[in-house]
Amino acid sequence: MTTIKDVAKKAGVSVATVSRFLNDSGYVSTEAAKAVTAAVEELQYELNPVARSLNTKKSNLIGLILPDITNPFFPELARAVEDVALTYGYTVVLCNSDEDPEKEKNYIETLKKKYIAGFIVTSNQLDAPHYANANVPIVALDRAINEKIPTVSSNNREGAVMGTNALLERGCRNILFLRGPEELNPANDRYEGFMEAIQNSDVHYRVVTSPFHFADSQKIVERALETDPTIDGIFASSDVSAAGALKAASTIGKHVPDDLQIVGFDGVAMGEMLSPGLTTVAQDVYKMGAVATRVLIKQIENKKIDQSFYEVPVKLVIRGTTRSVLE
Amino acid sequence: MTTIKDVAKKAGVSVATVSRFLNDSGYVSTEAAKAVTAAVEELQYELNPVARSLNTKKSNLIGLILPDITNPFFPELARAVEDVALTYGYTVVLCNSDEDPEKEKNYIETLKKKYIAGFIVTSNQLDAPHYANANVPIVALDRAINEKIPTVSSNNREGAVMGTNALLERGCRNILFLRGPEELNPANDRYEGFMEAIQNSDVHYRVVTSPFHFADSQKIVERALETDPTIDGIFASSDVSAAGALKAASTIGKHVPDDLQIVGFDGVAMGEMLSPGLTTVAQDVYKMGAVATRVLIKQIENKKIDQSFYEVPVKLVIRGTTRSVLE
DNA sequence: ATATTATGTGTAACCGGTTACACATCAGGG
DNA sequence: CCCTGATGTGTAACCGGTTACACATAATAT
Repeated sequence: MTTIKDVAKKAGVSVATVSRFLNDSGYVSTEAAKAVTAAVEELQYELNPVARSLNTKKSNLIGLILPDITNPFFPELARAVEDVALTYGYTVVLCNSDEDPEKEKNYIETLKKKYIAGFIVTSNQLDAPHYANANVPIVALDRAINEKIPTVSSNNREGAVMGTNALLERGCRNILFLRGPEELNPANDRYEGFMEAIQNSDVHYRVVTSPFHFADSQKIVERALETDPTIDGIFASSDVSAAGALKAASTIGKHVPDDLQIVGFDGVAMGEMLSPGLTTVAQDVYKMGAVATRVLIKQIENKKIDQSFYEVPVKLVIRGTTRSVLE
Repeated sequence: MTTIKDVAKKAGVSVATVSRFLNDSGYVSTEAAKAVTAAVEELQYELNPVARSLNTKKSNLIGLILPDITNPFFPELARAVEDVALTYGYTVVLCNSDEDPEKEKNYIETLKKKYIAGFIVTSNQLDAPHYANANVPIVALDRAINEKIPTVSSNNREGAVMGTNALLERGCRNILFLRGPEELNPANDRYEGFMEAIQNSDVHYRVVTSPFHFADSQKIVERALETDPTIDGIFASSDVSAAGALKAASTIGKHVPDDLQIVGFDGVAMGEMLSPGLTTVAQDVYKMGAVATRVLIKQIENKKIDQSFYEVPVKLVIRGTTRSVLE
């Protein structure tokens, strides 16, 4: 392996000059620059990032902390983070936290020892001391941490308004809202959006809490549908729940979208594969990941961040679980 | 930050002794050990992995190279890799290659500079020189690389036999096999398994190549179903294709499973959410990832590897796209 | 009793970079 | 012409560990 010393020798200068040239720090004469360039080329020299890290106390690692990559929401996010990171020369470390504060803490400590450049975090524990005192750039995804930590999320409230209106415009008179877990900020924002839209109408509605879990949602919806057969619209605050609702409709024998219309939230790929295709409020998950990564890198590189809250717009995707709009 | 020197001073020994004690290399007296333990405890000393890496030329990073984490097959794999890696004290770097040899090469080179401990790779380019000459432990996933590189994969052939027999036992007389891309080993193994099983029967069949892509598969199946309305069974060599087939059936107006039975391959979570639920040959993806990681770590730690080819069994999961078995 | 070997420890070189500091040269200002 | 600041470069310390080597002592072998 060729080292900076080899380069210095070949170029006839000192290692300091080589280092200065490579890092564009301090003065280097045109002559010296040329000699170093030639030597680097000839020796195929590549800087050793570990040695550099050791004294700069910096690295180009980015930690991506999320509950579970297996959850259909996260792969696309991870993909975006990795793509953007790559363009900027950063490498992504994957951390599945299972929402466990201890695990999160561990990842943070372990990676800080490696001089990690920063973290992108999806967590509910964002006010935990290991974040507040992490002393390393952090960007929160999807769920706000605290004021000091920039956050990227979808416009959940507005999305929920759009989703609700979609059902309203299509003639639903009795809407079931499947709200997500109360400890999740996005779920709460969606709930607010739903309430805002529904209360501006004269339509009957009911709210039931349901985890973002297929089989559980299915059961909950089956029960609701049996209890109240007049339900003609379901707004689920996640696609997985919506898929559960769709399945429930099919087992109960309700025809979608004729007897019952369903709107989901998330826009995961699976929605398209269902029959009928799932109408949903799609988040631009890729964009969220990309924005978060750019914001993080800005922070890392000490550039000013213009805002501390980034909202990515959502989009209503109409597919087969809803009918055409009433005139 | 407390360093090994601080510990040495506090314990009244030299840094060499501290290092020896911490690494369990060389002789250390009970007395010295005690003193060091106490000092470590008191100073909350934690070894700096970067400094260590610099002279051992080793790290505890594992690179996970896969085509695209967004592909529903991979998140669970990644999860398994990360879980096992964590238990052994390794950290996982995520690399999306898009099957691009240049990107793969880049990841390998970039990470080798960081003294990465090893790679887990899913790729078709496994015979490329950057793998053969990587000079770093590698385990191939799902697709064989070359003889020197241990491989973990599902028993694709046998799975295909199981899937085909499932259709046969349920009375199909005209089966459409959606075979995957010819450049994929697993797809070829599944094809072989299908051929083996179908040729032992007197059932009519047809083979059509279809990418592992939802919309494309849907179109291909729609066309096939229109061309030959007597098709009463489809075996798709991926769940995504099977989902496309199911959708095609629904647009064409074929009732599943009464008019048409469908079996997929993979066992991704989405299969359960479809209506009817997808009967499929499920791979134990988590297990594949876990095995691969353990094999890799064995290699890294210079332990003997007993085999160079690990096959993880598959399982037939019967759901709603198939009928009950004929007596 | 002496030769070996095992046990135990410290010094200092080394991993491959970065950077503080000292020093030299040169141009422009007063 | 001298002073000052900008330009340019090298030496050596440093980042925080590991480890070869030298050396000392205790235990065992001969």
